[in-house]
Amino acid sequence: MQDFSSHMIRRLQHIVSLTRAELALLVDMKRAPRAVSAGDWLWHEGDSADTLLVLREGWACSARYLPDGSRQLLEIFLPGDILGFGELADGARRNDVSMLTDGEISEYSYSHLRELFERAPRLRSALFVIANQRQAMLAERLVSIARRNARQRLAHFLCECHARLLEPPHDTRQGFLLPLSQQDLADALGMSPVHISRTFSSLACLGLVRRQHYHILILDPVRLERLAGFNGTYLQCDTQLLASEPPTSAEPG
Amino acid sequence: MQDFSSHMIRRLQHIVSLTRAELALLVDMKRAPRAVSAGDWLWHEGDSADTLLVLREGWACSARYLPDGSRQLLEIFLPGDILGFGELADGARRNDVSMLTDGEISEYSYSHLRELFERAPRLRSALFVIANQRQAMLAERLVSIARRNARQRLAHFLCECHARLLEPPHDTRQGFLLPLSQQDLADALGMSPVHISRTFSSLACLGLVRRQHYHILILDPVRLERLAGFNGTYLQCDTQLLASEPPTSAEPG
DNA sequence: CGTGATATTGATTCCACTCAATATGAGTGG
DNA sequence: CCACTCATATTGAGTGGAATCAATATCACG
Repeated sequence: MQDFSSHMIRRLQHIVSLTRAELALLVDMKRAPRAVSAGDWLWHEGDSADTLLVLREGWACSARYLPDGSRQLLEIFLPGDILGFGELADGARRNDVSMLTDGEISEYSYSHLRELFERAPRLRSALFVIANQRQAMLAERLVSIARRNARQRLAHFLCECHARLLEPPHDTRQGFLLPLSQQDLADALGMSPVHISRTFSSLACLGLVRRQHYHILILDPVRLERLAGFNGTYLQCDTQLLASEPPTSAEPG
Repeated sequence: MQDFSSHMIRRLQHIVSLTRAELALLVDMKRAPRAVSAGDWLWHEGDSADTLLVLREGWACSARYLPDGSRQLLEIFLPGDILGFGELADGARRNDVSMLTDGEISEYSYSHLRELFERAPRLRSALFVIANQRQAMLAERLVSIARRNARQRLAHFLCECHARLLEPPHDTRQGFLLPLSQQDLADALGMSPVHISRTFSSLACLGLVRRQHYHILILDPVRLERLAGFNGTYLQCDTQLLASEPPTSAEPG
């Protein structure tokens, strides 16, 4: 167990507080992890989809490429994230997904997953919750790009990454590694790379953030969040209902 | 049946080709429709959620409000759309939702819905498919706002609305009613209202679109789509896998 | 016919983009 | 260990697309 995608287990645990039996089922599904390198494609738009994928280590991202050659990063995936279950119903990958860093992944076939749902319906609910969290993150980035200026936008993104990286109870680290080049950040935030550079300087001048290479240090979380208009509730999954239900319940996820 | 949310039934039908038995279950769930007026709130962020809602007639939208008073429209809902099932798991509404026009809605309690899923699992799958379609639309708007200029952005939005309004087989109408003020459009597309006006003129000059008040006429669909970089595949739900499965299958949605 | 919301048009401003030049750093091979 | 190269980042100068401000114009409605 310790060795098996501990990130993911911890995440699911946090959502539905799995029973021993359910955890055992998950462990049964253990697959040989595969090592991947920065820049590797996990899949392309239109590829046929019959597996779910767990990102054990490393960062990944989904992206859309436009006719003019530019690209837009849609989702950023962190260690422990589960990828490619949205395609469960229609069987075709919807976006290109590639690794931002070296990493390690495990794959699970949809057919195994369906079996698993039969025996542990609350896992299905957990996936549904995760899907909604993703939708919320996407919506929040939409708001950021549509309505916030460059400084707020970058600040908001940093707040989000920071919040996602912290392990829920009592984790107050203010520094973290953000393995995105300024080009990547530009593609994620709908800005130009040079303006990312200037905006970082500007945040540094305000004494909010320090950065060297890929290392970020949040100097003043409170002021940064206020500047960004960041409210992290969309990242939490309040699963009051879900947790209080009997294991036999049937949510649509 | 004819009288009961025919829009919605047609939509679900298209996704999972319901059996007579499943249709019968849906009809059992029929609820008294409620009339609503333009501007009415369907719910607010944080409201407790225990019902799913079907928009029988009229348009609605979800929105985020920012501290500076501006707002961002997130999703546009059309007649037949199903609202508020993402909150099934955590029990709290995630966004404000209000009516753009007068309309008519029906509500269904989550508990009834769960029963229904027990008896007709493919309905659960259908909801999952719809949720993914929504995610795809949101992603597409993100791309639009982040990467396309004002003209492409508006053009893309018009293409999307047009495509969503057409009934799948052999519907080639080129005119439709778009009941959004220029302020609404601005809030949806991340622009200012005056620039919406100018951009409409610009599209008209190019001979792509004609418009009076809320009436849109697509003069040259092909050139408009090319200008916008519009590719409507994200609106379709290819349900090859889903349709070919036995009714007892168990997708996570 | 007057009133208020909505839309158009013009003038001006500004934020972020582009282009271009330089700097920094990591990796490679001599 | 140094010189070279390539990718990435910084900084400056100039441009431009869309925002803002402001002044009509149009329309729906009582």
